[in-house]
Amino acid sequence: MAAPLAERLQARGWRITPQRRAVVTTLHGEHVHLSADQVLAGARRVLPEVSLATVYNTLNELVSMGEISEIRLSDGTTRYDPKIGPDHHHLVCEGCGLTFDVEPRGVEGLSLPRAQRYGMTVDTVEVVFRGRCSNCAEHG
Amino acid sequence: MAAPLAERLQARGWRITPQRRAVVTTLHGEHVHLSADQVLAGARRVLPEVSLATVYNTLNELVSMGEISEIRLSDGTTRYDPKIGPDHHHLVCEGCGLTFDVEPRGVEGLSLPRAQRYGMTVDTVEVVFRGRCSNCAEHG
DNA sequence: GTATATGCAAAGCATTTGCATTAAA
DNA sequence: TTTAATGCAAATGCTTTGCATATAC
Repeated sequence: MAAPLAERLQARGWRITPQRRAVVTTLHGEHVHLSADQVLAGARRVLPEVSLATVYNTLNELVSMGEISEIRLSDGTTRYDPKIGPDHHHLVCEGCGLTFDVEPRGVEGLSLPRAQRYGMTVDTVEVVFRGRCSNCAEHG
Repeated sequence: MAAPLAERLQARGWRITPQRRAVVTTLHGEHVHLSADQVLAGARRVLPEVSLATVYNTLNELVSMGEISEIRLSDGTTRYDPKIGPDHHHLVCEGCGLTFDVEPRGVEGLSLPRAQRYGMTVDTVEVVFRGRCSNCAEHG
């Protein structure tokens, strides 16, 4: 965690550019769940000429390198979530998509018996709590 | 569960049409997770002139009536899942989207402490296991 | 110098919508 | 008869891609 992400990826053969650095900087921090547009906006604060295509390319690369994860909301859009700290799960507002990282009680107790694996390998478990934030609960 | 879905919904004021009946028939059964296109195909087996727009309209209505649920796959597409039997969760193949209903061990033990609710109401918990089916594990 | 990333604009897809037509009640 | 559902085709919105240019190494 000491070395910045960009540099760690450079060591893996990633060519580091101002655009990529801007994207990575924007994603920095915990409890950050940004849409591609929000990443674009953040990156442009640092580097006004970044393009949306580059943002998408970079996000997809980070995902396939396993450095960030995607969350698909029920409205069909995607949020990008840096993998920082311990494994975490999500609490999502059905109204506006606001998303929090959570560490629910009892996740350790979750398992999928072999009889229910249908011959599949199981790589990840994801728990999503859905509800409404205080703002959406009042209006709408 | 005795009365067919279409008739139950009729009692709720739903106007029942051949198209809606075709959609509902297609969705019938357990462990069914169909894409909108697959629902269209199934519905057309019974009623060749159903349109995709009507299929989407109907699926959305069923979702807001709480009769089926949506699963968003990581490729951005949606599967529709009739709510039959006990609450269930999902096992999804990251390769091809194949989806199974599962009842994991330990779900009852899951909870989200108030300190982690950020003032939100919590309505549902969803557990998704992700991995690869035997077919996708071999090829690709 | 060479391979790779960028940016633009165009293409792709899944999904939604407007509106005239048709049909359920 | 009235109100709601259908179907088409056009529109939408997110995301991806092709290709010429620019740039990290």
